[in-house]
Amino acid sequence: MFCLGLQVVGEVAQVNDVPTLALLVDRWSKYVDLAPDDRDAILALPFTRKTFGKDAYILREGEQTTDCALLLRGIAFRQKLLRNGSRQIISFHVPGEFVDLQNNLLGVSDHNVQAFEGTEAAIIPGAALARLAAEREAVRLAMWTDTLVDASVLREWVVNVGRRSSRARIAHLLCELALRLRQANPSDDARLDFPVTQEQIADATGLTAVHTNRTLQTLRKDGLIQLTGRSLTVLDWKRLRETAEFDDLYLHQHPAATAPAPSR
Amino acid sequence: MFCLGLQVVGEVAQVNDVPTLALLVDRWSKYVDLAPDDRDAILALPFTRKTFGKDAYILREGEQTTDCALLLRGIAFRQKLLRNGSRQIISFHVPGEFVDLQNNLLGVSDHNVQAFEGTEAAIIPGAALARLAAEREAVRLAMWTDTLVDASVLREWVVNVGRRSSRARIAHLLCELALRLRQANPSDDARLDFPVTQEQIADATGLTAVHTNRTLQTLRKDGLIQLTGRSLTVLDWKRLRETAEFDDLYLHQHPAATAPAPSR
DNA sequence: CGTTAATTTGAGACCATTCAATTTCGGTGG
DNA sequence: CCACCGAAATTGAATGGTCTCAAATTAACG
Repeated sequence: MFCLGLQVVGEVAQVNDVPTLALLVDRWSKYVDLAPDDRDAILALPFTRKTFGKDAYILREGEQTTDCALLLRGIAFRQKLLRNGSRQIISFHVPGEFVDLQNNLLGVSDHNVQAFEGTEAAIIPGAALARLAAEREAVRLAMWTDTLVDASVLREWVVNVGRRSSRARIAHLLCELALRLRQANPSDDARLDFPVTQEQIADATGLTAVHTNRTLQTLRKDGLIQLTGRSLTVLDWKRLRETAEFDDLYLHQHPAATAPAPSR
Repeated sequence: MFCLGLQVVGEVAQVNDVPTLALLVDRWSKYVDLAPDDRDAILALPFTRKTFGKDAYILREGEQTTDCALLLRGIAFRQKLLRNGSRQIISFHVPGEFVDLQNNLLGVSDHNVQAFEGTEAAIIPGAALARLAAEREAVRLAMWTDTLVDASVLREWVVNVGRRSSRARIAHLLCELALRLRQANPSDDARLDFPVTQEQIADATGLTAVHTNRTLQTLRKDGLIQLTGRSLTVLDWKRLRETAEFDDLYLHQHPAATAPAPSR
C-alpha cells in the first residue's frame, strides 16, 4: 500500500510523499513545448495544500470560486444530483489535473466535485492562473487543450451512457480508468490500485449498483478482469477493449503532429 | 415558414437571407466586451460559404482539419456511431456557434458533425482564428468561454442520458432546444420552427424512436407541448421545466458579474 | 398525385430496476 | 487476537420500463 521510494514523473524525480506543481509541468509538457521559464513560472505559482476526506466536497454546484483546485494525490470526480436523490458522475480526475479550471472563466460552478479518501489538492488563485495564461502562450495553449480534452472525454461519456450495453459501458469505464490511473501512477505491476466502489461505477455508467455488481461478475467470469476490494487487474486487454469498443483517440494523449501553428 | 423581413441580431440589423460573421460578434458580445477594433478584426476574418444538404457530413471522426466551421444558418449536430449502427447525438448547434472550434487545438476530430437540410456555414481558416486569439485577449476569452460552455452542456447531457427517466430526458432536451433555437432566431411567436425528427430526439436521449414517439404522446396528452411536423409550441413552460428538472444555469447565458479579472 | 420519409400502433421479449435480505470486507476497540 | 461494526458487495425474486420487430398510417415534397 505504501510506496515510500522515489518516483520518476516526467523529468522531475520527486519524493512520492510530497507531490508538487511539477505534476502540472509534466502534464502540460505532453501537449506543448514548455520553455524553461514557462516551467519556472508554473512552479512559482502560489498555492496552498488541502486534504479531503472520503466523499468530501471540493466544490459545490452554484458556488462562485476565485481559486482552482489541482489534484496532487488521490482521485476526485464531478457529479450532479437529481431531486430524487440519484447521482450522476460526470468524470473522474487523477493527479496533475484541474477539477475546476473552467470556473475561472465561467464564474459559477454548474456541478459538484467530490474527493476520494485522502485526496490532496493544490488550491491556486484563479487570478494567478489567468495572468499566467495571458502572459505565456505555451501555458495558455496547454491550459486550453486541457479543457478541450476534458470536453472530448465528456462526449465519449455521453455515448457510453446513451448507447452502449451495460456490459460495454462498464468495460469502457474500466478501460479509461485503468489507462488514466496507470498514467498518473506508473508501475510495472499489472495490478492497479482501484478504490472506486461499485456504486460509483454505477453512478458513472447510469446503472444501478445491483446491476453493476451482476455485470462485473460476468466480466470476471469471462476472464476479462480481476476486481477484488481495492485492486483491479485487466487480465485480457484485447477482449476488454473489444467488448467496450474502446478507442483511446478521444483521450487525445498523442498530440497531433500536424496541428496548425497556433499563433504564427 | 418564410421570414423575409429584417431581423435584429444584437445591434446589427441584417437581411435574413445573407447571414454574416456579425452572428459571431453578437454571440461573443454576450461573454465579453468587444472593442470596436475587435469587432472589425472578427468581421475581417477570411471565410468561404458552404451549404449542406440533409444529413450531410460537415466533419468526420478521425479527420484532420485546418479550418473551422461557423454555423450561419440551419442546425448541425455532433454524433458518434457505434459498430452496431446505433448513433448517439452529442450536441446540437445553432447559427453563431462553431461546430469544431476545438479541432484547432486538438488536431484530429473525435466525432462526426452532421447538418440539417439547407444548413449554411462559414469555413474559416484555423490559422486566422488562432492568430486572432493570440493577438486579441477579448476574442480569445470569448472563444475559450465558448468551448467551456460547450463542455458544460455536455456535462448536463451526461446527466440527462444517464439518470433521468425517458419522459424527463425528452422534456429536458426540448427545454434546451426551445431556448437555444429561440435565441438564435428570435420571434414573438410561441410557435417554433422545429425540424428535429423523433429519431434524432431518440439518438440524443439514448432512447429508441418508438419509445420516443410514445413518450412524446404523453407530453402532448398532458398539455405540455404541441409538436406537429416541423413546429413545436411549449404550451406549459412551468410544468415542462418541472418534469425535466430543467435549470438553465448550465447554459451559462448570464455571464458571472463577479468573474475574476482574467489578465490583470 | 405518387413516392419516400416520418410518425404511429401493437404485442411479446428482455434487460434493468426495485426492494429486501444476506454475506463479505476493512477497520476499530476490547 | 477476536468480537464488533459499518461499508461494500452479493444474492434472490418480482416488477416494470424499454426494446425489438413488424406493420400501418400519416406527412412532406417534387
